[in-house]
Amino acid sequence: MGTKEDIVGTAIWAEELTAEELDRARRGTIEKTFAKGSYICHRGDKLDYWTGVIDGLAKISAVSSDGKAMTFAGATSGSWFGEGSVLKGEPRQYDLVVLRDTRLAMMHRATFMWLYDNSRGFSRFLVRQLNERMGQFIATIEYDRILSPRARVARNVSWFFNPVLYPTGKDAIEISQEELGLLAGVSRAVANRALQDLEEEGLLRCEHGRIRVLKLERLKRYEP
DNA sequence: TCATTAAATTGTT
DNA sequence: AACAATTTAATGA
Repeated sequence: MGTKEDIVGTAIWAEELTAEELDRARRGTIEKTFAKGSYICHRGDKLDYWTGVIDGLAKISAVSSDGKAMTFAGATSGSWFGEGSVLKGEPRQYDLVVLRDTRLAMMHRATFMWLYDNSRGFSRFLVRQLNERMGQFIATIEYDRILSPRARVARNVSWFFNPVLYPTGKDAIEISQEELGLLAGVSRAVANRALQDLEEEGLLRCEHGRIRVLKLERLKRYEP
């Protein structure tokens, strides 16, 4: 690690912080790498870090009482999550799994709380992010009732284009069909077929290792 | 810069 | 899960 990249300084929430706050954030944030398929934490663990994806792909999921696996969200480079559990200081309610080799930035809870208490810019960001997540989750409540694999794939794709949660501003996401299948809870073959159907409908375009979105609104509301 | 090779991704069964 | 086809990335002439 020769040149240290400024992980914290380039984070979305860093824009609104003062120099002093930024410095504090840097000192309280570590970097960690997770191998493909490994767990960042299990449901019930106490993970005292606020977590951001530097590079890679993670999924936030849980297993319902009847044993059905549910994915709540995917997290790509630049997205931060876990503020709910950290704020409350309570155990995680979800499993966190990385779908490919992933580098994470992890901010200590003490640092997170300090910023929350002392930085106007930081708490403003938190409110915005929590609000956005709330909206997304409400739209997701009916997710497990959606039977059509195509709809599951469509909505999983659309989630990556929330401008607040994923501020990349791009109209394409770099993700393989296999990884998307893991997110949507379908096999790669099914994901492949679903994507072809969605492309046929003109909602997106499949490229190599990436998916370009054409009709985001329709993907968000796709029904079986 | 171009050609060759390896690795990853996709499409199909 | 296995297979072939295709694209990308990496390598070196």
